[in-house]
Order: sequence, then C-alpha cells, then structure tokens
Amino acid sequence: MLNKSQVQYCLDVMKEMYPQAQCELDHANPFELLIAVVLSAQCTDNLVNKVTSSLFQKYTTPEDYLAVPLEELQQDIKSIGLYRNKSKNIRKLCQMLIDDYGGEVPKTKQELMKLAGVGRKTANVVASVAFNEPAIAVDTHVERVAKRLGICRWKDSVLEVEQTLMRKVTKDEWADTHHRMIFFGRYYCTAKNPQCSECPLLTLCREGQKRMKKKNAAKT
DNA sequence: AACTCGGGGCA
DNA sequence: TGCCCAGAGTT
Repeated sequence: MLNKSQVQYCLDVMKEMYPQAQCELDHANPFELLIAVVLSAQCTDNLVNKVTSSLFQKYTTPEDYLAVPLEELQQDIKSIGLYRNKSKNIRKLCQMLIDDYGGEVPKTKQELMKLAGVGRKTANVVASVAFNEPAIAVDTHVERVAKRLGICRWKDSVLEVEQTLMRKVTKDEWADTHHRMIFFGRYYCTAKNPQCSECPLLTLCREGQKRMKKKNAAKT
C-alpha cells in the first residue's frame, strides 16, 4: 500500500499532466456547479460543456428552471442523453432548493444528498469544490486509479476508498483530488488497455508492475 | 448487489 | 453495428 508521501507524489504528477485549461466548473457559482455535475452523470464532460454555456445564460436561478415548460428544458439538454430523467430531476431539485433552502445551495454533503438527482459523488464534488467542505468525490475512475496504484485495497467499497483518500491526502488538496484522478483515469489509466509502459507513475504502481511483468513474460 | 434509465461518440 | 460513458434511484 502507498503511504502518504507516495500518494502526494502521485497527485503532484497528475497535476502536471492536467491541462492548463482547468475545468470551467471550478469557477462557476455553487448553483451552476450543482446543475453541471448533475447533468454530467453518465456522459462525458465535453458533451456537458457544450450545453452548459448556453444553459447558464438562459437559466440563472432555481426559479428560472421552473418557469418554462418541462418540454422546453428537455429540448435544451437533449443532446447529453438521459435528458428525460435529468430534466425532471433538475426541476425537482430546484423546487427543493426553493422550498427547503431558501433558494440557496446547501453546503454540507449530507444536505446535498437529500436533493433529487444528487448522489454521493455529486454531493462530494459540490461540497468540496464550491464550499471547501471535507469531502473527496469518488467515481468509477477515481476508484479504479486508487486501486491500481495501491492507494487502497482492491476489495474496498466506494466509501472505504473515499476515507482512505482523505487520510492520505493533505486537507488543502481534497477539493482538487477528484479532478486530477478523474482526468488521469479517463485519459491515461483507462479501464481498458491502459498504456502502463508510458505512465510516469509506473515505478510505484502495483497494477502497472503486474501488467508489465505479464507483458514481458508473454514476449519471451 | 444488480438492474434500469438513454443519446451521442467512437471504433 | 455494438459498446461505452465525470451516476443515481429503486428493488
């Protein structure tokens, strides 16, 4: 298992691999961030980014999403997939924000998870990025990367992965951790056919070492 | 833990 | 074509 300084090294390397143009979502206000992350479920980020720029011009408050017919909102987000569920969820979510939170986005992940269409991952992203709350978002990419590198155990649950990460990452980088690991997992440490031989973290990667050994054995 | 939801991207 | 995707909700 990787110790704290090794994990820190991994995150430093991932930071350098991360493109200059940081995720625009970082700079959005909490409400826009929340909407964007809810929309991003099960579709790629650049697909969502295509929609959000025009979406956030048209809709700026929870009331705005409720002011138009459902069909109009569906049309506006149609191109990202799952738009029927997502548009309904967003309206439900906005209604809850108005009714229960005075139109503001709640700050803790416990409150965020009560909202429609907001699960553990979305709640953690919004809480940590927008409000600097103690949380690290874990999705399939983060989980895979953490397990391959040896940050946590293979059989750890999502919750255990999250807790291990919070133990091994310094507090002021919690908000950034999921962006780096997700990007690394999406474009380098891919689920299928990861290019381990070109990976800068190969020397300390548990799974990478195993794969390279296998590859060499197959050659000879 | 397993299943469903589903449009677009990509090979 | 067929498979996959920065998940969440329900059973």
